[in-house]
Amino acid sequence: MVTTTGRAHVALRESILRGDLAPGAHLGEVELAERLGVSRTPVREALSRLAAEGLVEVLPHRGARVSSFSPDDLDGIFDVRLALEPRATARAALRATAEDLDALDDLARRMLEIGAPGPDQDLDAIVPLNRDFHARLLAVADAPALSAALANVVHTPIVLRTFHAYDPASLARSLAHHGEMVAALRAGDADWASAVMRSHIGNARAVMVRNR
Amino acid sequence: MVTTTGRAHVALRESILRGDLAPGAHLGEVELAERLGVSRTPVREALSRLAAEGLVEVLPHRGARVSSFSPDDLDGIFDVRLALEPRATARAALRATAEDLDALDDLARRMLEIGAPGPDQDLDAIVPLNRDFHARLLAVADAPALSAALANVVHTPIVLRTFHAYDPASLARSLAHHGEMVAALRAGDADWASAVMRSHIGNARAVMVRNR
DNA sequence: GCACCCTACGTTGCGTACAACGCTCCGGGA
DNA sequence: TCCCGGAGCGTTGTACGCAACGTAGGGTGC
Repeated sequence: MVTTTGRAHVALRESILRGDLAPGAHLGEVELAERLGVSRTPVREALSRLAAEGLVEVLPHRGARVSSFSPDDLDGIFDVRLALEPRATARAALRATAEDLDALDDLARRMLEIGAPGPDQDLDAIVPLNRDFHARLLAVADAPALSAALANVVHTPIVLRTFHAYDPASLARSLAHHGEMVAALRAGDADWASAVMRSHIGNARAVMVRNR
Repeated sequence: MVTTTGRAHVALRESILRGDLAPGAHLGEVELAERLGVSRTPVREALSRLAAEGLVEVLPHRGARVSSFSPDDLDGIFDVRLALEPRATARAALRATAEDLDALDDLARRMLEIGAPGPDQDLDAIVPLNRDFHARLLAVADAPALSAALANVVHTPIVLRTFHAYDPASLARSLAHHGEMVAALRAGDADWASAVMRSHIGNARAVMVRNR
């Protein structure tokens, strides 16, 4: 049986990631409990976990609210990504199995399809695919400490809702990077792979910074 | 007023850091609650937070236990430190105030004193000083995301109880590094500072790996 | 003799009630 | 008119009780 706390946790996280709960919004325990149909106890536990992930901040006796990030915060997050993700990608290049490569290839291809300019473009649908891609890459790297360090900082939400912010050229670059990364992994070239990841993050940072 | 949960949190963390609660030890909620003189509720909250920090692991319906780390885990942790701490040190070199430098200098000097071979050597007393030194360095770097990423992974505990594992030469090097780091910061030389930090971590890694 | 099931116990998960804290609004004084 | 103090309200923090899950032990059937 999956615990009620666990369900509350993922439900709240999804709400935040989706943007239903805006940054800075106050999170009343009773309100959330009623909305989820549970008591306050699992809600408190879930908020606790989300606080650990950095998605919400709790102030003693004053409740919780969705975290918001200043431009400086964002810049710092990109610094951490830049320090860790290329390293993970390099490791992944040495460890990826054929199955891993196919899965990543599939994700990259689908993102390219639905991200292409035209009537079928669906920027929102890219979000989960992109998340899966980076998550899978981390899993392949098989570096738990590194994944943990990233997970607690690189709150996908911020990155996630910004595909709308990409101009066409940046978006095309970003989607192309995924494909190139798979190629580098397939070649087992750690240097190439990590360089592509650095480009990928640099491109994203430019988009984020420009928009603030 | 500081909350009961907060006190339970720090009390348990200290117990783990001090080694009173050995890695792998099962943590019963009622037992902890009785020992701390509180109810199970704040204990559960505290365990939740400790789990987020990576100090304990909770298994649904099966309770919590103190995390233990395999040699591979340790290696991964050093990888993360190597990716992040030199970067933080470089930033610190550009931002340290005279006050910061004096504080760090003082810490480095005291560690050197009590770490010197002889009757006054006190390896246990180095631990908190070392923790303060690295914490202060992170604070000076003023990179919240970077600090958060490290905090959630580099559970000082592991590093902390290992000064006894240092052979004399490695210990001397480690203590000298602190002083050299201060010198590099004072010179405002980011490259130098980060290089010393890389050496510092490499030295520590060698000690840890050799002892396993 | 071995494997499986079933029962009983101890634990954790959740709900609810009460206590304590913080905020807001109102009133009094300077 | 502005500032300070206090009471009321809504919130969060903690305790406790019950229910559900996991585990270990003994018993039964093959």
